[in-house]
Order: sequence, then structure tokens, then C-alpha cells
Amino acid sequence: MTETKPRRRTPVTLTFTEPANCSLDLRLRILSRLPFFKGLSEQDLHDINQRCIELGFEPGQYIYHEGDPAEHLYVVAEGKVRLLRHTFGGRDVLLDMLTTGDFFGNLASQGTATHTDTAHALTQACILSINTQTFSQILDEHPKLARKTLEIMAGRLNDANQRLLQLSALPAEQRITSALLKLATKLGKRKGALTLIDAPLSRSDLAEMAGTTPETVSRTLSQLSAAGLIESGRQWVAIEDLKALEDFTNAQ
Amino acid sequence: MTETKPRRRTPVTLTFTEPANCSLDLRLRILSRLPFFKGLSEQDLHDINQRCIELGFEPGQYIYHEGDPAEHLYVVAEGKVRLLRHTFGGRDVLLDMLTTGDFFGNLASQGTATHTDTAHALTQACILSINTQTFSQILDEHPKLARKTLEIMAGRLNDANQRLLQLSALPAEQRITSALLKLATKLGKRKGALTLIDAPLSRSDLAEMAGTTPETVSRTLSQLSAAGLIESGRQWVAIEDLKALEDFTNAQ
DNA sequence: CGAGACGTTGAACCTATTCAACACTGGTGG
DNA sequence: CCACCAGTGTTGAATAGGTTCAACGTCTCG
Repeated sequence: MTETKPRRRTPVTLTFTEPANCSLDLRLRILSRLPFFKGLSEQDLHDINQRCIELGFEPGQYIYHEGDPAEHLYVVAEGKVRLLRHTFGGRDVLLDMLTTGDFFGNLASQGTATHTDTAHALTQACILSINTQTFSQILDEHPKLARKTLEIMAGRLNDANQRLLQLSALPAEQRITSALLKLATKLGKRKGALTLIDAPLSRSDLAEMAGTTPETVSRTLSQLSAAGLIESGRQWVAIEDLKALEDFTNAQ
Repeated sequence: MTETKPRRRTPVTLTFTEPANCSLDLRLRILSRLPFFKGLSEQDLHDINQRCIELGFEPGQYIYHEGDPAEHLYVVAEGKVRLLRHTFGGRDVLLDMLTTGDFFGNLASQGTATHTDTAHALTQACILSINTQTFSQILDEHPKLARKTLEIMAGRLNDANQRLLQLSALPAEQRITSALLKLATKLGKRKGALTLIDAPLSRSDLAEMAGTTPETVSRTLSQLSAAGLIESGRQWVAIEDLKALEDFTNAQ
């Protein structure tokens, strides 16, 4: 197991099971699998399904931009979506990496609203779209879903706060390993002894997550590789030893 | 108007109108004034009021600590509350400064949960406390309140994300002015031409908000004072020219 | 009045950024 | 099919911004 011999081609999954346009029936199956809608009855799901529009995106396409009018809630049915925000200086900050079952967009705010961030398809993606007002009605009709949504939002706020803590207190190295762990938890896929982060992931992406520069990420990953904690190549990172990386991140 | 002559004593309001224990009736009046409960009927408010316990805190007292079991939702009836998180290195990060009408604590998560942050009374404070389960029921009964809560959480997540952006992209100086503006919006009180941040506010508090050190805050405030943008003294800051400070923060 | 917390300022140091040069990969067009 | 080229990644050296450490001044409260 010599980590000095990285794979040639990316080990990241790039296949896509659904065609761009799914049938109502297929969508219903997708919906029923989403953790977000878990606990709802068949009837409820069918009801919600009929109120969705479904969109297909190619890698690199934008779903919406910061400042666009925000009239929809989106749910990832398949694929990965980058949620980011632009700085004045042209740099980007990666707020979240969304995968199957995650929602984004405008939840339920009244009146005219604009998107406060940008959604960007990282891979080919199938996205369900619900009008904000319609979703508001659905929430009113399903207190269970409302509470679930609230819990998810509370969880995201907690994550954001934790990241604030790290940005203001931890050195770059530990912010990077922390980002890796977060991604591994969310997108991790076992590949033998390794845990592969199953999304195309550049040094810049990691830099935007950890609040640093691609150069610093590159240097840090080199060190981590040398220490036998990770393996990485062009557009991919895999973790050798999750436990060791956690210990490293929480050290001090 | 010579800003080289700071006030001797703090101009911050330290009076407290309510005694430690308020009557049910008085509490009802407080509740009806809270923006959080706006739009609910008299009957609903009365109903909620009866399910609240009310607590009094002295300045410096802790309401709960990170890691404590989280069984309650709290609402600030009066006073200021600091919401913070500890780092491993002993440093603190100030997540939010709460004032009348703001809620904090555990919203509605199922099962046993622990607090992920620490709540600390900055001034004398009157806090209403509702059992998490009870509040869950209230949310189910009042979809309007549920949606309002969801909107507030969405707003806080947005704030946190904006702060993440600033921490990773802006220099310390602009993060500090940004923190000042945020505080001025939330706790600002007109004092003639000045906008006073109406809470006891040390250099350390600002440092914990802006992700920097008390020394850097001190240096920066000195510069801002010299530039005629703010006035400050021991435990207080007032803004001379809000517009100019905004321009400064958003420059570049 | 004295003690301790808070605030200011200076100087040395250090981490991470910036700028730059170069290497590798993969896809495209001749 | 191969050569080229743009995007991506690596590494080095100089730089700058902020932290850290330290000393001192000032305010507040008991």
C-alpha cells in the first residue's frame, strides 16, 4: 500500500442513473426515498409530487445566482450541488455541498425575496422545484414536515456556527482536515480501506470551504499524504484513516 | 464636538424596569410586545403564557453551558444575552448578542439533546422558559408561529453565512466595523448625533465577534476614532456616522 | 485608597498569502 | 494519432497582516 502511487484516473463516481426528464411515477419513487420527506404518507407524497417541477442540470451549470428573485424551494433528487457566496474581491466561499435529499433555495419568506447565495451544479443533477408559496401551504398542512424542516435548519445553523468557531480559532491546517472530515461524512464512500469523497473536488473547492488559498491546501494535502493520513489526486481526495484524521483535527 | 474628550462614565443604559419576579399579567404584556409572538390572538398568547416559566438573571450569570442537557426554549423578555461557543484553546467566539424578543436554546429536536453553545447574561435579564416538548406542541397548533420561527432561523443562518464570508475574505479592520454595524442595528440607540450601542461592550467582546484579538480591536478603534467615524470609551462604543462606516466596511 | 480589570501602545515574531515558475493531466483539433 | 493547450496542482521565496508578549496607563468598585 504505497501512497506514492496515486491513481491515474479519478475514482469519483460520475455515472448518472436517471435521464434528464423523469416520469411522475419515477419522481414519486425518488421523493419517497428522500430523508427530507420521510414519515409522510403515500397520499401526502403523491400530493407533493404533483406540485413539483423537475429540472435537469449539466456539470458546471448554475441553478440560480446571488441576487436573482427567489420564488422556489429546490430539493436535490440526484447529483451534487455547491452552495456558495461571492466576496467583493472576486473570491468565492463555499457554504455547503448538497447531495440527494438536501433542500436549498427560498423556504418560506414572505413577499419578494432574492437569493442570498449561488447554487451551482457540480455534477449532472436532477433537481425538484416547488414554488415557495406552495411549499408554505404544504408546511401548514403537515406540521411534521414543518418540524423536520425546522430541525434541519437548526442543524445547519449549528454547523455554520461550528465553522465560525473554526475559522476564528483554528489554523489553516486543521480547518482543512475539518472540511475533509465533513465531506467524508456527507459524501464518503468506502473503497476498500479508504473512504473516498465521492465528488469532483479541486484544491480551490477545499480552499473555499476552509477559508484559505489553493496553495495552502496543496501544501497541507502533501503533508497529510506524507503522514499517511490521506491519498489524493487531481480532483479527488480519499481518507486513509478517519479516526487518525479526527484526532489530528481535534488535537489541542 | 471634540472626540478627544470621551465621557467619563458609561452612557449605556443599565436600568431595569421589571423586578425579578413578574406577575402572570405583567408577563402577558411582555409576551404581547415580543415580535416573535406578533400576530397571535389574545387567547393564544394567554395560552402560551401559562406554559412559560420565568427566570431572572444577574449580569455575568450563565443561563446554560455548552454540553448541558437542553430541555428548554428561552425567550428574552428583557436584558441582553451573549450566545457564545468555547474553543479548545480556551478562547471564546461570540455567536450572537440577543435582546428583547429573541429566542435561544433548544427549539424542537427530538429525544435527548445537549446545548451546543453557552448563554450568558450580559445585563440583568428576565428570561421566559418553555419546555421544548411543550413548544413543539405550540408550533403544531400554530402554523403561523412555526413559519415565523422558520423564517427567523433562515435569517440567522443567512447571518452566520455572511459572517463566514467576512471571516474568510475580509481583513480584521473591516470585520470589526461590520460587527459594530450589526450591533448598532440591533442595539442602537440615538443619542443626539451619535448612535450608541446600548450594551456593555468590551474590546474582548468585539474581538470574539470579529474573530480577532482585543489588541487588534483596540488599535482599530483608535484609528476609527481618529478618523471621526466612532467614539468609544471603557465598555462602550458609539457610531458617529453610520453611512460612512457602512461605506468603509463595503469598500473594495 | 488600593487592587484588579480594562485599555493602549510598542516591538518581535510567525503564519499564511501572494507572486512566480514549473509540472502534470486530459481533452481537442490538426 | 499525436501535439498542443488550458486547467489543475506543486513548490519556492518574499511579503504583509495579525498575533503574541510585555509594559504601562486608566478607570471602577469595594
